Amino acid sequence: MRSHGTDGGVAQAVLRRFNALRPLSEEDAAALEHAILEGLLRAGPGEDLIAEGDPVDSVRLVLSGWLFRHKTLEDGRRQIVNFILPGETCDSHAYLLSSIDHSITTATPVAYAEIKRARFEQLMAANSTLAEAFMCETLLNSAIQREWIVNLGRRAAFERVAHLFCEIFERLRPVGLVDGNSCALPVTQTDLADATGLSVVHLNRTIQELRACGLIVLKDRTLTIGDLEALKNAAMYSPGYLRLYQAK
Amino acid sequence: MRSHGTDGGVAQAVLRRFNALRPLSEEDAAALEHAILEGLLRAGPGEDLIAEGDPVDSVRLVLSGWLFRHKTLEDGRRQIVNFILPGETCDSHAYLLSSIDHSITTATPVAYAEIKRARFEQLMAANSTLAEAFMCETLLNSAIQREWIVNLGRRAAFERVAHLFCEIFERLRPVGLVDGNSCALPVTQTDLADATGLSVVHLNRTIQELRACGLIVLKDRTLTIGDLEALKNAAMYSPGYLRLYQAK
DNA sequence: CGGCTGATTGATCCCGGTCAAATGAGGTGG
DNA sequence: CCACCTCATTTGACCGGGATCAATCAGCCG
Repeated sequence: MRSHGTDGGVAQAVLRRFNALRPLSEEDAAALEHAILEGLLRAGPGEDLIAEGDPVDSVRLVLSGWLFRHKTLEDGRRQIVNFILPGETCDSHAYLLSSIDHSITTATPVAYAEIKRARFEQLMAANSTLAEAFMCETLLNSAIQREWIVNLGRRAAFERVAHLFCEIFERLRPVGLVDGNSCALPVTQTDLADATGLSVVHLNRTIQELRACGLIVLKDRTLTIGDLEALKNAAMYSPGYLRLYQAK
Repeated sequence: MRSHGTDGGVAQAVLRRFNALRPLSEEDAAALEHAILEGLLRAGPGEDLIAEGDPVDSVRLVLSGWLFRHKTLEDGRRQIVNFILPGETCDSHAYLLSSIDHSITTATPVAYAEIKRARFEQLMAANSTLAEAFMCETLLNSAIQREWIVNLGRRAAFERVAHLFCEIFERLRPVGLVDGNSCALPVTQTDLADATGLSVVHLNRTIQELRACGLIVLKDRTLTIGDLEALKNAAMYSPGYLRLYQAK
């Protein structure tokens, strides 16, 4: 098992992320990793892990790959409500509700760990640091959603797309998935449009505008941000909402 | 103390709401009410209970009155990110993060109870039903935020405002604040505009359109919905997201 | 009565949607 | 290896929903 090395093995992204939320002791990390290794699973791209209205009876941790939460109106209009990136959690605690209000679909091949409700509750009861970390995960997700509301409600297309890119970059950084000034962006422009509330056509034009301004390079599913500060300025990005755990 | 009657006294709205989230035993309700009565406070309209970046060290329960969560961009554009209605909670668990990512401001005079972190944690540890109910409160808030993302990203102005009114109505109902087909709507059109991502001018015109269609009456801070089903149809309202607790 | 805040109306403009088609880039089977 | 299909990206033309700017009107309060 590679996990005995220093890199955290398959659970690396999750461990890094949780460590950022709450410093984990050796035992905390071991307990988490153990639970993860019990429930390893994989999914191909474009698979629904769960759909609106389904009951929830487990918690899933994403080890690698991208997913997104989305809701669709009767007439087919779709809104992506968040991306789920490596190290992040699908619906911690969500089993407390009778069913889920949105669907979760993979954008890429995904490796994840499924922890059944009973096992999860046992883990939380036995390890309060992990319990707090999962709670922070939920709260941070909520903070991100609030920022998306601001993004959709009050930012123009150019700022909006710029903001999304800043956020993704900053969310990938702590799990070690930023390489210099580049990161993966393994989703289609249709997905980006549905995440930013724009039409595909206008999203495409906005991206070209960002390119023309020299703010980004987007090619082969890789996003390169030459000057992150400049992009953040263009986006009216205020960093607070993702750094909620850092000062504590 | 009126709370010994059947109406729940000042804590009535909170008790009703929590009972809807998780059926509370006599002891659960008594414990909650006791904690509430220890920390009764009041605020006038237009007061900030907490501002973006502030540390959080308590949980607040709204006994009466309306508040809203909001974020403001550098250049003054403001987005209301959610309303907080009687019976609801400001930031349960939020003390786990180092600071808050948004501001909370009263729209009306508000009566609320402040429970300090230590007291709150003690209450949670001693009463698992209440702990679950608070967790549900957080999850439900998150579900509402997701629906707002859909609202802002994919619904046109008319649907968007209609949807907000449906949601408010359905959120006020379980706490007993709906009277026939009317409820209070004690916020300005500027606030509604900032909640729906519209300009005040266009929000005003949209409301007039809703009036012209006979879908709503809005007068003297009172919203009357003649035909809720019709309004929901106009809004493409899908009820799932607020009913997450009912089937369980 | 004057000042203030909130609701309403009018006129004009433009951001971003829609429709339609072209171009590219894999992927697959013959 | 090429014809063909599919899916993603890109471009062009046009239109309309909603923003913006600027008044006006209506309560309310001191």
